Amino acid sequence: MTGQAMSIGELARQTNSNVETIRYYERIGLLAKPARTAGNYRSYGPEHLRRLSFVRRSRDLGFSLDQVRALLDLADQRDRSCEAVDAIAKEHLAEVDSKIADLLALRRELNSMITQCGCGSVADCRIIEALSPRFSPAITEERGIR
Amino acid sequence: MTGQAMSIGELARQTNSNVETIRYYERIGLLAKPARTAGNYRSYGPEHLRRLSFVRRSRDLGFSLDQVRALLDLADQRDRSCEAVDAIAKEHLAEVDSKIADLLALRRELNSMITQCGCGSVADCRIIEALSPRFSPAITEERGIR
DNA sequence: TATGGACCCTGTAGCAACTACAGAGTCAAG
DNA sequence: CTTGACTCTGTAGTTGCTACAGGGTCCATA
Repeated sequence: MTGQAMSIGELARQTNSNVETIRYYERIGLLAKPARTAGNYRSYGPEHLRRLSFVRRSRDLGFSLDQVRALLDLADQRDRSCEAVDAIAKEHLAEVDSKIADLLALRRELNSMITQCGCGSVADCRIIEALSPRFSPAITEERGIR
Repeated sequence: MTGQAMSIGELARQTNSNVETIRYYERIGLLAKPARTAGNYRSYGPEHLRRLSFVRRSRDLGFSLDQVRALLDLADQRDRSCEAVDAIAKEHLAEVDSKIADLLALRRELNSMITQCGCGSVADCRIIEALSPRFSPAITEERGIR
């Protein structure tokens, strides 16, 4: 059951993460060090499960580990205003929005490259051409500094 | 046909890259080792400029270094069919499309979290709630939150 | 009791694609 | 001759893991 102590493998299964990742989170101080058994195995309780699930969910939503750290801290201060939480989420949303915009612009360029490719020889390939720098002949010849 | 020789700094300026990156590309075999001056400075010609520009443009379009390497190889085989080029570009387009889809889904989730936040106390914060795991109430209650 | 296999431990190195030094040498202007 | 901008090599850091190597532990079965 969930109330019992768990091994790291069990915790990994429950949170859909992998064992190395959990140890990594512990090493960087994102998860508290758990108790150890007589055989030096890590022993996790429900609080660890809760915390790791929070981390996983946040990661799935694309928050960086630093943002997750901040969110975890804030989640513990139950009586504070959640403005700071809101700020982190909004910051992240802005990042996501800008990535989407970048990717859409990229997609347009890629797509136009691809649709122009008649798939003849490389010499006439519109994709290679689109990637190649276009120096005017004059410049190529005469340019150069120093 | 050879313009003037350039220093690494000059090449960096012309290609809008930075000096360390150029040395890095050389180290991993993406750019050919240039000639050296008497003082052991790297000395680049127009062909390097052309090649590095191609790399930068490809990178700007989101191709991985491995993809860039493949594109460079293909670009050199002028008489081959450009099917392979097309394949790389299409593969990349598919990656971009799937990233866009992921980010849009993410955006929806983030946005719905944020719009629900009334910015009261952390205890009532919908964002924290949305990030928190939903185990059966018994557990949450029994353990409480610190 | 021995043994096999699944699990766990620590520590280190690797991935992408750079970036950031440290500590040294080079070069041209004033 | 000095100053300051530039360059050199080599190494280590970044993010967020993942993958060993070389051991130890646990437990069911023969």
